[in-house]
Amino acid sequence: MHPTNNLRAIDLNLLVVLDALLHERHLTRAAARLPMSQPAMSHALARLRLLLGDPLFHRTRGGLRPTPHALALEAPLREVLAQVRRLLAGAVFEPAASRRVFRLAMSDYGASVALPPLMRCLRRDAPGIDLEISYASRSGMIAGVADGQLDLALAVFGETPADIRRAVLFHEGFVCAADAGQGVPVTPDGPLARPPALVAARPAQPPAEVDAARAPLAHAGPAPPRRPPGPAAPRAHDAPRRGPRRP
DNA sequence: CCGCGATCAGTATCTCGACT
DNA sequence: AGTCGAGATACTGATCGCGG
Repeated sequence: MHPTNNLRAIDLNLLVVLDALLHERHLTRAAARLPMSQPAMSHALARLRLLLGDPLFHRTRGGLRPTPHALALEAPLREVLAQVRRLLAGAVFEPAASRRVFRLAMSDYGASVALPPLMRCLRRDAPGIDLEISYASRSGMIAGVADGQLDLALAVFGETPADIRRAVLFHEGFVCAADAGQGVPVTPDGPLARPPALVAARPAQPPAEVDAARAPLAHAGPAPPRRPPGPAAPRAHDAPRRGPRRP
């Protein structure tokens, strides 16, 4: 019987190794990702080659180049590992008894809004659960959630991959403040609606949400009040509505 | 020449059968 | 059921050697 027909004879950790190699395209970085030593990763790759009967990767200057066979395995392997994670996470989860550590990524603003009510809930219903909060770019958050490094990311997201579950926590409002003595009309089509006013802190980056939302106003004058998409959006527990986002 | 994967040698851990 | 020992397996640090 070929080893792939006998799961008992297979070290299923090799699938995690293969996933890391496909993700990093670099043996040393894949080893650091798991974490394990570079020789151990090299041996694991050798066992994978033997098991699958394919070289899987070719050595190049910058790391490892996957073979067509390895590339063909990438998507189904990722789905299988995601199913295993869901299986293990959902099978016996009891908040009151759980001692899990959940890894969350969010901005400091997101933390200030979401964490206080979340911590109250955890203290009341899941006192054994710990949170690891980190900050990452939005692309880093999406990548972290996709590969299992993060359990949850909280941010303002545009498009996300189809295999990532998402939910709207709350909608945010903005307040425009101006010196009343200046006589500047604070309206959507007032001076603040037109360039050169720019909210983005880093103009080289994609436009900030405020700039993106103002863009139609700057060209077409006042717009009707924004409506949230779809059904009534859930709000984060007892999170208060906030003023303007700080830069 | 340099970066990085492969290999070597020694060691630790695991598995399994034999024995009490 | 528990213990022991041999063999298999996987780990590590050090080093080799290939590819660009």
